[in-house]
Amino acid sequence: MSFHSLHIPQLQLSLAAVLKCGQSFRWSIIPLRTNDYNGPTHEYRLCLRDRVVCLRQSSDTLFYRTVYPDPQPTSPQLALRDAETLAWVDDYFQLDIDLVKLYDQWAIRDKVFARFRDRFSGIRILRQDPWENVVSFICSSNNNISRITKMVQNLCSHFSPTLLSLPDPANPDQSFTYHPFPPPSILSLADVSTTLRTLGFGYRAEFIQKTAKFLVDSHGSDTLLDNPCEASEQWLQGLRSVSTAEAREELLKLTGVGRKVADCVLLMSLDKKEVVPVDTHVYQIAIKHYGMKGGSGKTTMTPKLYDELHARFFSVWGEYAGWAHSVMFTADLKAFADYNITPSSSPQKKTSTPKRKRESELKEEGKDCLPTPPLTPGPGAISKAVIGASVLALEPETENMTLAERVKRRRTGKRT
DNA sequence: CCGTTACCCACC
DNA sequence: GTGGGTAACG
Repeated sequence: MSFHSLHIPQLQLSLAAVLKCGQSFRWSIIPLRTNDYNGPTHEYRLCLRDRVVCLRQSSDTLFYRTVYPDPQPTSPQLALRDAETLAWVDDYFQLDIDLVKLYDQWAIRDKVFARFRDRFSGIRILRQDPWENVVSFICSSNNNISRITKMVQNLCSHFSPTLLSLPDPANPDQSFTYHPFPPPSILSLADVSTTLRTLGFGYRAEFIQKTAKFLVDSHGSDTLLDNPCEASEQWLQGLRSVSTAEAREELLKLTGVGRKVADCVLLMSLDKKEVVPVDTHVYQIAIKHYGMKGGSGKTTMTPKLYDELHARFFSVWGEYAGWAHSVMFTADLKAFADYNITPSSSPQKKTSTPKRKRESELKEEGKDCLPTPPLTPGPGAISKAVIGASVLALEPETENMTLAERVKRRRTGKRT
């Protein structure tokens, strides 16, 4: 029932920043009542297929615990399942990537970036589930973070059974209900689009249902005994091991998935770390700071312009351009202080944030990034598992079993 | 290949 | 009217 702890500096991972900057829309962010100024101020929860993961963070420690649905695991099972959660945390937050080292590289190459590194540290790309990622970002078109969050929560609570309930840590009288993300077979059913319409999905309702049906029809919905993922979900995961161009081509076949949404998925769940999703907002950053010609008036995002912007950012940031982009993107996302994402059952705390109100953190100052520097060796030089190593070193003895498993998982993992 | 426009909804 | 976009048209 208690939390395990991992030694992870906030410079490597900032939960507060990462979990609400528009990558994942499903985390519950719950304020804690605390007097400890150095301790965690919030609890973050995510419902997985078979468990709920709860996280807290202090300046140098990540705390985690797992809650299981009712047939509680027996004591021997428990150690195993908790080890799975640790492996999941390691994978989801990509803790083998040394973010500080990446920041160093970007700051050397890009003076614009250098000005933000201190105020926006710990922002990294999550390694999300591809299916959830596709659906979430179909929802993102013409939309803002707070509404996307509500839509995704509604989707889960209406199409997925309750896995378990958990009390509010600050207010034990109240409790939250958790639902896993619904699989493709469920969302592929014909009447789903109608229901989604009622739930306020607008024209995205048909996109989601069609995409689910397309995936189920073309790649199946059966599950293997040792893998609860449906066949089409596994197929999506398989795109991790093909080229960026090939994976993108497949994603673009899905209704409601255009270039921008495809690139978000490539970056955030398919391991394509160099991909920079370009939206009108990123375009503005490019004009303001990276010497892109700003089409006077309204310029539409043509495929050609998209490619030019993508190339520009890649030339500035290199191999991990997509990761760097998320830092700059977050820096410019001022709607940052006042979101309160709560579980589906709780009343939405309505602290609407004027979305348009980007604090132009990114002030002018032209292009003081290096003039198209040659591609650096990049973070490839990063010593693998730097963070992971320290994590393991500080794990309690009882978790020693995990070491072998994690190492093995990393070796067999299909990250390119 | 490039440029328009409609589309759901929330916000200004 | 506008928009962290896409599909369908000319």
